[in-house]
Amino acid sequence: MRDSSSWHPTAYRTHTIGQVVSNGEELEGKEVTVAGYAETVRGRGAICFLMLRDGTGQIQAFLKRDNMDESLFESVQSATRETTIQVTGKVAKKRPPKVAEGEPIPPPEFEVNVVSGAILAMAAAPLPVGVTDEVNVGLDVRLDNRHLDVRRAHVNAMFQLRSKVLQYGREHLISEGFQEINSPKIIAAAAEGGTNLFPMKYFETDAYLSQSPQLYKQLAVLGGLERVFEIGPAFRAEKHDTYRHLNEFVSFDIEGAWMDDDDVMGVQERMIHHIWSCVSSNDQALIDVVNEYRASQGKEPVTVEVPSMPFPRIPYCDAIEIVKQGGGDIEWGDDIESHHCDIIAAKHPGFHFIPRWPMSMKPFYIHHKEEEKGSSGGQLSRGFDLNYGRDEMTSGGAREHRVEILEENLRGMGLDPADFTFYTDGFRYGAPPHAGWGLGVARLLMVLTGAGNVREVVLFPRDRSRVTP
RNA sequence: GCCCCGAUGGUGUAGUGGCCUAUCAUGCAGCCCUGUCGAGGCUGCGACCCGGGUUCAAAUCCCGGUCGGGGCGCCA
Repeated sequence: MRDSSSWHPTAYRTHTIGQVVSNGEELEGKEVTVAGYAETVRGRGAICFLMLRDGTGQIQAFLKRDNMDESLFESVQSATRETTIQVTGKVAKKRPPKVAEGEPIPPPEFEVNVVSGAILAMAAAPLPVGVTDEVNVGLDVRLDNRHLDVRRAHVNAMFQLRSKVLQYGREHLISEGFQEINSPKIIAAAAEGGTNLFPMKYFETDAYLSQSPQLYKQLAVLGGLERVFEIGPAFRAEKHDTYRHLNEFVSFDIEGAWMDDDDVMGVQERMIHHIWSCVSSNDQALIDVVNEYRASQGKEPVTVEVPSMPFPRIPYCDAIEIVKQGGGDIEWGDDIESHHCDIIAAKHPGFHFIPRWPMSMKPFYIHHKEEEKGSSGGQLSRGFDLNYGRDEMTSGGAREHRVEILEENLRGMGLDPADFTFYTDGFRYGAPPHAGWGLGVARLLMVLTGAGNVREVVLFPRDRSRVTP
């Protein structure tokens, strides 16, 4: 549950439930008003126990028929699960539970002895997805009812972790001098080729949803912003249907001037190291909630092991050798596919970079050095990936800053430089060498939370067959 | 786009031709008990994806459809 110790009172409550739970000793005997979802309502006679939950904790409210308005007592007693209820009453110690002989007596807990309150919104019954039920629910049904699904403790914890990951990532980049930007998501042309874009109508002209902030973050750097980052959506009209792909996803992008691929790999490993360190020291409680659920499903717990730096660098040529030695069918110039990644991951568990891909496999804006050739003689690039296990987290690289080579690359990939003047013009008046990367936020969270599907860690995922809710 | 698999109460499931008037859990409704606390006890409610076919007989077999899952491809 979230730490709400510094939250202010609101129109609907004097305290969060978390505040009452953690300051019970101080608040004992004082009147508080709390509000939350009814998790269980027990008791049909003269007394009634209401378990209330808000985003910060759970507390029992104790109701005695004689202590309040009859109609309030009746309505709370007949409230359905997940109904939102506000109650006012004095904080009191709960009667201690009966414990077996020899068992330790648990620390005192507190409850609210209700004298007044109100039903805020009645929940329909039955719930399409039980919030506290132990039955498994399929992902599709959960996503159809995400608003209820997120009330479940472990799902809630995963989204809190998501927020933390973004916060720590931001913190780290800002500490290294990066500034946050926002690039347009409505673009005029198929910016890079390679992937299918979603077309849209922009008044009277055709436009597309952006597949990546790539070219715009480069323009920001060329414009003198030096070090920039953006956390924003990217859209790809690919008909993939896997645990790791979505048609709308949040990309964590950076771009820095006077840097090359090695420099930005350093930024990335320091950032991931910072994120893991912070989660490890601040947010173990959230991981515990996830693990409690995993245990109920018979799954291994996830552990937050802070990766040591530097992360291994396995150049493309070496990676090909590792796959070959591991029995994989692959040649220099082939893409390293998921099943090849399994072979590499067996040797390098955890995060690892794969730098120096063949230039022929990289987009036109990736930099190359003419003298750097691969084991088979082909031209190498300064593009890299960051992998974890079988999954690609990041793609990045040093960017080509020589405009004549950019135009040559465009022509070489069957693209017309005339379509890219909005971009190439940025390089005509002096361009700093620069580098950057784009990281899939949901994929990183899969590693952290042990989620087996990116949809788990995306609130309202958009895939091939889902545009609602 | 390719390959494989699946669809049973609100949810998750058992069920491979007649023993199904369909199992269990959870849920929901009601009753009893109760300062309960993973509350407990009792009673009840609620389902075989759609269309066609085979058969004396179909939840079960076959065909088509729809929806979903897994793997792969595609994908900065």
